[in-house]
Amino acid sequence: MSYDEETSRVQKLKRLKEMNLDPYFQFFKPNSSASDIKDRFSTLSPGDHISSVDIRLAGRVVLIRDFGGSIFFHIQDQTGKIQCFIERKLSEEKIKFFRDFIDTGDILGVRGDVFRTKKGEITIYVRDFVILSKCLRSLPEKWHGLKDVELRYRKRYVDLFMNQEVREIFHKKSKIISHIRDFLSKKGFLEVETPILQYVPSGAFARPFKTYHNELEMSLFLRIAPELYLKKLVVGGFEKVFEIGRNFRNEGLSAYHNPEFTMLELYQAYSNYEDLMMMTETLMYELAQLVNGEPYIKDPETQEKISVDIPFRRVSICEEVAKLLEVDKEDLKDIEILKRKLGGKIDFTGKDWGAVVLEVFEKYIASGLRSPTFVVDFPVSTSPLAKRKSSDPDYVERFELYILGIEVANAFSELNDPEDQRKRFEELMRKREMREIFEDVDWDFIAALEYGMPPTAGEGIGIDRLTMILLGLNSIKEVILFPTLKPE
RNA sequence: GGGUCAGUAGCUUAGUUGGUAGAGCGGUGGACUCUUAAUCCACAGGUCGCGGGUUCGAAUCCCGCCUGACCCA
Repeated sequence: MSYDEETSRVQKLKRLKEMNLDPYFQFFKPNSSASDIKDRFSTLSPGDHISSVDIRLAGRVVLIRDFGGSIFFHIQDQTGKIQCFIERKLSEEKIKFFRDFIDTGDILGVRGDVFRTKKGEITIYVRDFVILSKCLRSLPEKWHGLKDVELRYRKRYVDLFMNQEVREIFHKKSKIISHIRDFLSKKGFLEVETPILQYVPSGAFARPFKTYHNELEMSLFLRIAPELYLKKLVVGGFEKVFEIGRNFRNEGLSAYHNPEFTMLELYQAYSNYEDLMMMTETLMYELAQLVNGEPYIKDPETQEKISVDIPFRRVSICEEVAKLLEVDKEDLKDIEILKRKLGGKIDFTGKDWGAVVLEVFEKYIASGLRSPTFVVDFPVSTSPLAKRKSSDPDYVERFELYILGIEVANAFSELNDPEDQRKRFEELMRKREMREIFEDVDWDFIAALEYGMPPTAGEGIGIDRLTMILLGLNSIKEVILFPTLKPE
């Protein structure tokens, strides 16, 4: 900001205070909004003036056009912008006061009535106004707005009041979350909250954030997933539970990764992953309909429209990988064959065949799955909390949903055999890397399973990614109000 | 972690053989009573991301760093 503009605005504030009109001590109760007024007076003809109403509207001044004897200005509130008009004919004093003290960016309360201009715009005829907050900084350009991506994220509040389409993104994100809540409550799900501070991180493979509790003199971890706690609730008798909350993963940032992100996790007893696939399809279809008005989403890379019509395609991860490597599906279990086929393309250290198959899938196949696709049949070693397939115990009943090449959901029939679960935990703890990251596992979860968990299916859906995909945006930062950035 | 690109006034930006940094919006002062990115006149506003180097001279060339975007791992 130029020094001149700053001092000019600060001077105005100082003079207001001297006149006993300190904006920070003014109060004003609006009785209307920009969109209300436009709706209510939509039938006015150009030139018509309704003076029998007492409109009170408050918001930010976003544009001023000064004609000397009259001034047009625009006020923006939560519902949009509306034009206001003040003229000398009404009061020489008021128009002078406006000219002397009002800048774009100020928060104003206006009182008056309504007319439609000769050119046809519904306008508030301002009879009085009060300054409710002074804007001491100069605003971005009125035409181009705030475009600089970094500035938009760092000064999100400016981004929000300058860019309507950004406000819309967050309105839609809120609608998406509300719809999910509705959708699940109607099905009898109970919304719950489980610990974010956990003794041991669990429920996913990810590096955790570690913190410390002073009184208890112990380390705690910010959760990487709520999974085990939610399943303990199923043991407790809540047959359908879900949680929408923040997870924290201490890993790299990318267009699809923010260190903290919002996750929906749901668990449904007496169900399996097939049931969840059907439920997920329906939910996705409804959400696209809700935010886009049609069962389509837009691919931000190609601008192509992509249908979310039911049913979604299903592919088997092992069949896809076997096809890619030109081997028989059974050969995938032979790490020597994998090594021969993949020579050099993948680092095999510390990996079993399952981990390799998963990596091949993620590296070479996943990004090509643009239309909604359920990927099924994960190797058991990659899914330590999932139930084995009865037809082939080397695989589990699990799916991931890919849309636009991005993983949106991950679900499985939950492993409820405490003995198998214990073995898989022990297997994990044998891996040095796992011990280093997780330190231990939640053995109480085994105890819970020993009390008996009904057959249950569970799913996690990344709400930020989901929003990004539904709205055709190319970065998760666009759907997180304050994305993680390094300080300037 | 590696690579590519970007950072110039409050904002949006121009700036190539290296030669005093230019505009629009916004601001200040003035004119103007129906504008729609209002218009017209005048003026002010710059550590060219930061730090080094090369050079008579650097926004521009070189090195390092910071921040961001994209790609790769």
